[in-house]
Order: sequence, then C-alpha cells, then structure tokens
Amino acid sequence: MSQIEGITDLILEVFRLNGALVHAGDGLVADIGLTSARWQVLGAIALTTQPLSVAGIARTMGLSRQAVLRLVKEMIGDGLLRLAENPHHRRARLVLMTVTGEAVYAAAIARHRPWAEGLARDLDRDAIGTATTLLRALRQHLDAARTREVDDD
Amino acid sequence: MSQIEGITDLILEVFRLNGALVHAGDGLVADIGLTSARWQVLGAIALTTQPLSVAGIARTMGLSRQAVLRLVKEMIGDGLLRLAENPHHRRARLVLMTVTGEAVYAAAIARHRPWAEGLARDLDRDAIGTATTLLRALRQHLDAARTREVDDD
DNA sequence: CAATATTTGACAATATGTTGTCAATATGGT
DNA sequence: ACCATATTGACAACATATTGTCAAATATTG
Repeated sequence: MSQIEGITDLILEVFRLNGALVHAGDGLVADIGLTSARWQVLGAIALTTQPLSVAGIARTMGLSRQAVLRLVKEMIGDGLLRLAENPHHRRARLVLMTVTGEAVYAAAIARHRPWAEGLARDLDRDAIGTATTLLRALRQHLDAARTREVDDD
Repeated sequence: MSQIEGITDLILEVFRLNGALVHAGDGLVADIGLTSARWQVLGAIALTTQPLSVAGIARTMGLSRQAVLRLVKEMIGDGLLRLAENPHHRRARLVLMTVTGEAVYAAAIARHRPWAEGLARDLDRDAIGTATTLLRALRQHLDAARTREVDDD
C-alpha cells in the first residue's frame, strides 16, 4: 500500500470513528441532560486551572469560537454554566460551572470511567500512545497550514 | 498515565483531527464545487465495483442513511449524481455518477494526491498502519455495542 | 402461503459546526 | 499618545449529521 493510500485510509477511519464516538458519548450521558459536545465544554473548563473565556475554550477544543459560543449560551440557559467578570478583559468574560454543572460533570465522569475501561481493555497500551502522537502530529501539521492560510489574507 | 487517560486523550484528539481534516478537505476542493462530505460520497461510489443504494453508501461511510440521502439529493440537483433502477429492489435505486460527477471527482483526486503526500511525508509508515488498525478496532467495538443497543429495543 | 420483521427512501425537527460580518476591546509599534 | 492590528462576543446564514416517524418494498419465519 502506498503512503498516500495509507494516510487516506487513516483519514477515512478518523471520520468514521468520530461519528461513532459522538454517538456513543451522546448515549452515555443523554439521561443526565448532556450531549458529547456539551460534555466536552465542561471538560475543557474542568481541566484548566485558570478560568477560560469562550474563545479560550474554543482553542482548547479545536472548535470555532462561534460553535462554543452557542453551546455556552445554551448551557447558561440550562443552568450548567455562568459568566464572571474578567479583570483582564472587559469583553471576554470567564466561563465557570454552576454547582449544577459541576454535579452533572461529575456524573458524566463516573459513567465515562468504566466505559473507557471497557473500550481500552484489549487494546495495546503502546499502540494507543503511538496513535495519539500520530494524530496530534497530523493535526498540528494541518493547523500550521491553516495559520499560513490566514496570514495570506 | 492510566489506560483511561490514554484512551481519553486519543478520543479528544480524534475530535480535533476530525475538525481539522474536514476544514482542510473543504478548502482543497471548494473551488470545484465540492465539500468534504460530498467528496466522500463520490469516493464511496467510485471505490465499489457494484453500484450502491443510498443506504449502502451510508454503511460504507459510517454515516446515517438520512445524512447521505440529503447529500445525494442535493448532488443530483447539482448534476453530480443520478439514479438508476435497481433490478433487485424497486425502492432502493442505485446511485451513479454523471459524467460531470466523474470529472469533478477526478479533479478532487488530482488535488488530494500531492496534499496527502505532503501530509504523510515526515510520518512513520508503520505508525500510520498501527494507528489505522487501532482506530478501526475502536470503531468496530463501538459499532458492535450499537448493534446490541438496537437489539434490546 | 401468510404473518412478521427488516430494510429502504422520504420528510421533519433538532443538534452541531463552519463562515461571514460587525462593533467593542486589547495590544503593539512608531 | 496614536494608529494599525488582532482578539473577542454577538448575530445570521448555511452545511452537516442525528433522531424520529412513516409507508413502501423486501426478507424471514412459521
């Protein structure tokens, strides 16, 4: 198989796996009022020491500012998130979890753990690391190309 | 790093890479009237010896029937695809490319080749294979769970 | 053969994500 | 301090994908 076929296969598999993961995640947390996308927003907030703005969350998740903005506004409406003034930037307020948000996120984690265990059980540990490193390299390559794109404008 | 953290990292990287790939693909074929999604539909049709129905394309791509259905109808409207009677199934007609569709797909391939070469250039060949195998195993695991889900209904 | 189950295309509603645009706010260079 | 530039939240338009529902066509089972 040529190098091009190899990378193309990988790309198609990323598309398929992405869909399967979103579906599985949705199913995992549906009854606690979450979706994969909202769960990911909570994760981005939980996993940083410093509170983030909407734009900051977007950068962490690799999504557009606007996609995150809409999710955040909906989640504020649902009582999962709240905004706090940002001493460093009047416009870019900080996104924080409410008590409810924290409880829901904790519940999501509790379900994620055994699910992830089952998924990883018969997979080779090194292969997971190798794959993650490779995917990250690919994405960084693409992101770099994207930056050059914008610079050309 | 625990096995759970490892697989979770991989999952988040799949989400990010998926977005970056869709964006790059869109940019690659935008000016010939394609998008990543439409390009993938053409690819699914091109890569099979036997013509496929809408549902068949969906299975190949790992998407829902309905997602493919809408794409196919739009692409028929744009003159890229056409339907042919299916001797084995009156309802499930076969999706074929028009001459225009074939030309557009050929143009997309011509752009994909050097792009994929550049992407794969400094990546380890074995790592690509390992990653593809791992992602496929993950997806098949998830698809199997999905099948069990449906059986429970 | 008849009853039942599955597959399929169609349509609608909704969730997710992108791009484009704008004004407000920061930031950096001169 | 000033001006050009970049970042940010907001809103709108659109592409993509999922689920739910339905009726038609096919496949399966007793």
